[in-house]
Amino acid sequence: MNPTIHDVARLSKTSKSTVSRYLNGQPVKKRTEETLKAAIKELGYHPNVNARRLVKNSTQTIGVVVDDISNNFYSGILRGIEKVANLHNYQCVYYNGVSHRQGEFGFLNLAHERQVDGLILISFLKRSPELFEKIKDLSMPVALIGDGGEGIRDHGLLSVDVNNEHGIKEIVHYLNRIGHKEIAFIAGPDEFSATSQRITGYKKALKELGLTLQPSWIVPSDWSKEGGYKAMSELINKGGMTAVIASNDETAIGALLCTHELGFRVPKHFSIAGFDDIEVSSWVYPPLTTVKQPLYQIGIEATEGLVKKMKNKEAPLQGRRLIEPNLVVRDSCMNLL
Amino acid sequence: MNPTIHDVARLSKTSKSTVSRYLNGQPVKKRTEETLKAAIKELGYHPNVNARRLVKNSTQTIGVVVDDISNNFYSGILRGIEKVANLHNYQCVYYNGVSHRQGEFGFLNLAHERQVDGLILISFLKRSPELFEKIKDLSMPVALIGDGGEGIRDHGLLSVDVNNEHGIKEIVHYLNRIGHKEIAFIAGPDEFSATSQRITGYKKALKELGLTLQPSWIVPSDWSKEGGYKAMSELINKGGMTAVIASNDETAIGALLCTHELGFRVPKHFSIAGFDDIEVSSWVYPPLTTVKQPLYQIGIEATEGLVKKMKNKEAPLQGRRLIEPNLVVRDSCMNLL
DNA sequence: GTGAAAGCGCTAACAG
DNA sequence: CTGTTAGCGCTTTCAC
Repeated sequence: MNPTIHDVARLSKTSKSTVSRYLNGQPVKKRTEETLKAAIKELGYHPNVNARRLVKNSTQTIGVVVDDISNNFYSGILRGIEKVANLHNYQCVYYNGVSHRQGEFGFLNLAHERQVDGLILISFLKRSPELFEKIKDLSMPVALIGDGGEGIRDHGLLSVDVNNEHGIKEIVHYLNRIGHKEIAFIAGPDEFSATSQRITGYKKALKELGLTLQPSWIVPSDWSKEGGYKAMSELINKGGMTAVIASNDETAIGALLCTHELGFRVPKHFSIAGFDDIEVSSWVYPPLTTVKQPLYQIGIEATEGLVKKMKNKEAPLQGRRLIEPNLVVRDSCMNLL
Repeated sequence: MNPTIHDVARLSKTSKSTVSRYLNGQPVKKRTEETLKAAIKELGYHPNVNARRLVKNSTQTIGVVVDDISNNFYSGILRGIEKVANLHNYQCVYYNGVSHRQGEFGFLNLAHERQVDGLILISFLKRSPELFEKIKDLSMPVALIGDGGEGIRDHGLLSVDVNNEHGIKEIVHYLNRIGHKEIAFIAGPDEFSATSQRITGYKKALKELGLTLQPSWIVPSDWSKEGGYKAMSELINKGGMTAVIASNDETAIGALLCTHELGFRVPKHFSIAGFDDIEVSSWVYPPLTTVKQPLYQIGIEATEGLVKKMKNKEAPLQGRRLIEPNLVVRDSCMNLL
């Protein structure tokens, strides 16, 4: 059996409360402290966190729920989350959304069973109204990363995402600045909330620049390399554009491949840009011009908001924060001027 | 305040013990069961897991410690772990080894504080003797994935890894089968236990095939794309080989790039093979011939061993399991025959 | 089958 | 500053 606080008290000839106080950083007499320290060391004592959690009714833990924990894309977000969590002495437990037997809403048990004090839900898929219903019953702070549930009427949650619309606008403007006027767009799948936001950005930017919108130049795709390949070959068939923006890097890389295989060169015959700035984007040939997701910053902001809420039940701090992404210029777009 | 088991008992006019028994699947009268079910629903009751953990002195949780949770490479391993864990009704909590303030051994607190019932440590870096000392004091089952602590005398732990030696041997034999006799090798960094194992595989395979070992054809590198680039340019300077095996895919991709930039073609002028089979290996041109890490299987086996130990304190089940990787033939090696 | 009672290891008043 | 006491919410004997 493991030593308990009681054993420490006995060995050091004090009481449980004194030990507890010492453990929690409250003042004890210098002399007591030394005895305590010695006893703890001798016994190899470690507090039982389950007992503490029970009595304090708090866990100092943040539950981080992701669809797929090993999805490399989340990497930066998780780093941001851990950074802030650790700073405030919170522990993170990661919960693999999909893989659980309890189904889509299995993560709710983390909250119901009081394993965590707050929740960060990461998903770029459009969230269902049911989800918001369930969260409402939770009586526990929740922060959303990715889709914030637009279209669902005010849910009073903190939500953080990249400014998709603005990100695409930046590329369009950049392309225009280097002389492009015929710009096509490969869109993403409908299940992601970013898809419509990025399309909107594309359309608005064209309008801002006085370029005409060619509806057939917006081709839907699925954010996969294969999808990008297919979309690009369609676009090349249609012809007429000097640049194409893929709404994510993986698609852009597929488009790159297609272009090369059809005997064209990038950026000579077509300029291609992406969105996300995933690692391989700098590996491909030519290195991809893209928009860098502010992943780390997203993690930071969501967690700061959450922590504030957990510490201070008053602070509302709800609302949507959009973080600005940055244009990363590499070699896949040609200067036409 | 959240409803407790006591509230359920009162509402259903039974006792705490009966509620507890029902919750734990022990037999109760049909009639009681219905009342209970109704009361639980009405109150929105959920058991407090912290109380349960305290009294049972067990958490039904596996702690999974990784250097970097967002390292894509671990993806398959984690899937394997979750699969088996869920199957046996264990929950997983992931612990980000490095990022924690408590330092290298911070994960020990997971065990000491009884947050978990068992631990899976994932790391391909050579483990330190101190680590094994600390683990020994843990009185809790531990499984190792990756480095098993060779050279450290018997530690009685279960450890699972890929058969690195055999994996490289397979490539060498394959290359030889398609006519290669002059095969160079780009080695990995010393900190990884796989490095020496893969070098050994290379040397042994050459010997088995009666090929002469050219020491200058083993060039050290660092498992990065840039490192692979550099190593390949050295090798090309030396000249004479028809094939080069990079000891991981990232290095191989760097080598590919270098070869192309120097005006050579793969596999025409040089055949190049890798190890790991990371996602991008099939994206590059030409698609890379490599050895596929049996990641999922590694996760499965480690977790099965751990679960067995957690359920049955007797079962020793220690020892080292090496899982065989599979050769993946794509287009980066030329048939010389 | 069910209820009463004890106790898991800890914290938090409350006196002193 | 320190000890006493009373729980936190649950499981688990032990009677009945």
